[in-house]
Order: sequence, then structure tokens, then C-alpha cells
Amino acid sequence: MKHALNQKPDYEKELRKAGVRITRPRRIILDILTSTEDHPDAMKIFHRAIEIDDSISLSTVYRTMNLLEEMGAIHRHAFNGGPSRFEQAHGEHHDHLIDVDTGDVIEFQSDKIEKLQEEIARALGYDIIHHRLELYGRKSKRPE
Amino acid sequence: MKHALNQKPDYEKELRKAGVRITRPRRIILDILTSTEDHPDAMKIFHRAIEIDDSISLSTVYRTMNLLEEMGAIHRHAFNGGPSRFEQAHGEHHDHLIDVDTGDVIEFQSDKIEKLQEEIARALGYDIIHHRLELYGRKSKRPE
DNA sequence: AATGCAAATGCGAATGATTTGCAAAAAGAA
DNA sequence: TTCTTTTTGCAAATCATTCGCATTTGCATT
Repeated sequence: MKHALNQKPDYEKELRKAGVRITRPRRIILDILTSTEDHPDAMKIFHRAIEIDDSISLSTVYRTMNLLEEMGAIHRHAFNGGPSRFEQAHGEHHDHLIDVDTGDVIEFQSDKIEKLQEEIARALGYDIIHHRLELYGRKSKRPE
Repeated sequence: MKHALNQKPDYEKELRKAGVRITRPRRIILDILTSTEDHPDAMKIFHRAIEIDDSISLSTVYRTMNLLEEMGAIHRHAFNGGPSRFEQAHGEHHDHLIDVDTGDVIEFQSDKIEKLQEEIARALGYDIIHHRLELYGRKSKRPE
């Protein structure tokens, strides 16, 4: 099992290649996304954005998130049924451990679990398209 | 890995014990919940309910779902970020495989995966409160 | 640098899921 | 049956998200 860490891919090139325009709002939103370690929701992204340019609208944040999601540049999560939270789709697939007290998200990856999931789906006669594994936990008192 | 199947616990007793009143709407909603194999959302439960008594309101369905969830009698899921879907909290814990084409939900349970999750959480310094594992898949062409 | 046009934006109104306030109705104890 | 408290139905409010549309902007082309 391993931790995942962020890196900064060049999304502007990808956007151009996809035939969409590089606008000021998009540049700012991408900047926020690539320079954060957390998993912000649309409102949080919006607030960070208007600090840089207060003319950006919430609709544009939502539209940009949808665009980036379709391009596969970000992933969308709905932890606990709350509002969508986003993260850039960097590197390998990973799952999430959510701290129920703070809302913090820790990323992890386990090949063993992935393998088991495949086996289970196969046994039930299905091919996995995607999956979601979320552990909701609390910092343990005892030392590890 | 095993399938889970439903049974009918007696919720009226539990409700009484929790000090809440047994009303006609509640009886009807509980009946719907205990006699279905699927994972209906509030609107679906509402429609099934008004077929039995057309005076039942949607608010009451929502209020009852919240009540039952707090009592631990049902579980709430937000597959794919859609509206909440419910199921009675019968027997053992289980996870879900969602058919992306039909929306059907298949329940399964794997001790191996549960164990791995515990290990991972422990390694990260957390105790698991609850977790969510959803496989989104499509019926495979090849025979099993 | 000026032009033209499709794509993107900001705004506010619309939508869908869910919750809430409140007066009227029903449950259960006395 | 009566009394007290809980629950209900209804409509309005809330929250996250999307949509319509007039206006602005990116950018390919003069």
C-alpha cells in the first residue's frame, strides 16, 4: 500500500488539443486545482478564484469542472453524499480515507484490493468500469 | 465472497423501544422497505406509498428515512452522486456492485476486502468508522 | 492592429433533491 | 374520552447545480 503525491501536468496544452479556448477564468481555476493538495468543492474553488479575479462566476466554475471532468483531467467525488469535491487526475488511480472529524482526505492505493475487486466482479459476471472505495475513519488513539 | 439476501426484522418493536409512535405512514413505509429487494430512492418509495394511501406526503417519506437512518434501521447510499437510495440494514454488512446500464444493484460481501481495509486504515493511523465500496460494472460478454 | 465569428462568460432564473415552519390531525397515556 | 405531545401534510425555503440568453472574449484571419 502506498501514498500518492501530486505533480503538476501542463493542462493548457491538453485544453488546446481538445479544441477549447484558454480563457482567464479557466487559467485561474486550473491554477487553483494544480496547486492544492486538498479536495475542494465548487464553492471553495469559487472563493479562491474570486480572490484572484472577482469577476469570475460560480457558473463558470461548475462549467469548467464539467469540462475538465469530461476531458479526464479531474475526478469528482461525492463523499458522504455531500457536494461534489474535485481533484486533478494525476498519476495512478487511488482511493480515499476521509477523516470524519476534519473532512481531510488521505489518498492511498492498494493493488491487493484492486485485484480482489476484479475477482469479485468476475465471479458475479461483470466487468468493472470504475469503482469507488472510501474509508471513513477517525485518528486512532493508540500509536501505530 | 457471498451474496446477501433479505429477511424481515420486526421494526415496530424497535420503533416503540426508541420511543417513537407507530403511525400509519410509518407502517406503510416500513412495509415497503422490508418487502423490496431493490434500493429505492425517496421518490420511488413515495410513489409506492401513495398507492396504498394517497394522503402520504413526500416530506413524511424523507422524515421517516432520516428517522430510520438515525436508528440504524436503514442504510443510505448515493450511487453515482444521484439521489439517496435506501435499503434496510439487514444482517451482515455488504458492499454493492451497480450495473451501469440498468441501475440494478447486486450485494456482495468479502471478508478479505474488509480485512485489507482495516490494515490500510491502521497503517495510516486511523480507525474505520464505516466505509463504502461500490463497483460500477457492465455484464461481461464472456461466460464466467 | 483591426475584423469577424464561434465559443465562453456572467447574470439571474430554473431545476431537482431535500428540509423546514406551522397549523391541523393523530397517537398513546391517563 | 380527554389531554398532551408527536407526527403529519402542505407550502415555502434551502442547497447544489444547471440553463437561457445577451454580452464579452479568444483567436484565426486579414
